[in-house]
Amino acid sequence: MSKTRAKSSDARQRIVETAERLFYAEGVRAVGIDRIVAEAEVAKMSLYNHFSSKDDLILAVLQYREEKFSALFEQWMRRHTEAGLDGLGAFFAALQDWFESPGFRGCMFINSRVELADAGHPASKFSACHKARFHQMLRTIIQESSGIKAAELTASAIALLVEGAIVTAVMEQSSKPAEVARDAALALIARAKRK
Amino acid sequence: MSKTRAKSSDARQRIVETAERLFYAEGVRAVGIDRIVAEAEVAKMSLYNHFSSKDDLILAVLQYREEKFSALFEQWMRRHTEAGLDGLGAFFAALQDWFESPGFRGCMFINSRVELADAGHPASKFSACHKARFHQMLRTIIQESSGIKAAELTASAIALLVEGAIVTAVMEQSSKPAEVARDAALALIARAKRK
DNA sequence: CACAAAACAGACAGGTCTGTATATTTCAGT
DNA sequence: ACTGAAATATACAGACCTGTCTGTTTTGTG
Repeated sequence: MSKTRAKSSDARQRIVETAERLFYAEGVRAVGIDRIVAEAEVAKMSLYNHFSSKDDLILAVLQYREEKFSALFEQWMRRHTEAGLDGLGAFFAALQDWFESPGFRGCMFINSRVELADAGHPASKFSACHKARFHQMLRTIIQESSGIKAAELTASAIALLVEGAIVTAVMEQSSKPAEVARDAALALIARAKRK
Repeated sequence: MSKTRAKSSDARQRIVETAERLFYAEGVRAVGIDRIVAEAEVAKMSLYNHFSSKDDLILAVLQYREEKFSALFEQWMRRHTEAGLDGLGAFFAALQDWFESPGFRGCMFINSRVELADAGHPASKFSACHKARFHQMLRTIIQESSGIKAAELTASAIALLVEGAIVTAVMEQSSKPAEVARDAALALIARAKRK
């Protein structure tokens, strides 16, 4: 039953990748199905065979984005770690890499959440979960990097710095917020340590 | 020549207020002209007599929003100042009031910037300017409240905390980020003072 | 009252949107 | 070579979008 797979979903993958590119660059509402179909060079029916609706595709794109982005971010971080930076230093250096990457337009999960408006939309719920996972990762880095045990409050504050840096980087079209956030984060950790 | 004014622009005001409400609640792309016209109870031609296009209306709405929101925020702050809080304390208390206000859906300027995608759109440029003005106001509060002269870097960091709190309040549907941001801001100021 | 500016009502054009229907072609495994 | 699933091309329905056009009615002012 599961034999007839073959190359299968070659089209599906092209759809997801194309949609991710267009959705990120122009927004989920601004990009229509026809455009995705044309640029992915697939038939419209292939899209609707794999996804029940555009909303369903948006969700699939965000899931794909989370995997792809996590891998990319870890790769950036690893490079800085190998260059001698500690965990948190590598994190903020990677953040700056992201801000300076071509076509940077902020966080796709925030953007989708804003565009969809509806908090109950599956993509909105997934975005909220992604943020929780992202903050968990950040907290782990802070703990390992600073040695602080009860770093929860400090980690929450640093998470705000990071989210603010992302948004401000978009508004000001600058990567400077990454440095400002890093310095403030170090100050907060130094203060937490003294206690 | 300027006599024939009368009540005039009674319709214009209704259009702007209705558009602001709908744009904020559902997004500038999600709300169509027909909807605004219907809910404002004006003729479509009245809208196009006052505004050359939807983009033009969006810009006018953001200008109106800035005035209205500034007044509302100052009012919130004043109440907390009168209750004994200092400038920065009142600011963060007002921020929390905002997060808890019915229909809160984040910062309209960020949201519009995200939805429009185009950094060159007049509304995007205006939003960037609004942020600059907002941060200037925040810096003044910090300087007066802390007595720090060269508070630029600290103010930038606190601005990131505030922007992050706004976004996170939307994502988590919670007003807690206001408190986290306030505590971190106080820590950053305390550190700046020690230097 | 008379006049002119404004707001009104509503149809319309031309485009885009999501999603469906139909019929043909490719292709892997038996 | 046969079969069946997948991908294809294309037309279509019905809704919505922005913006225009044409008149009619209201309204304030001389």
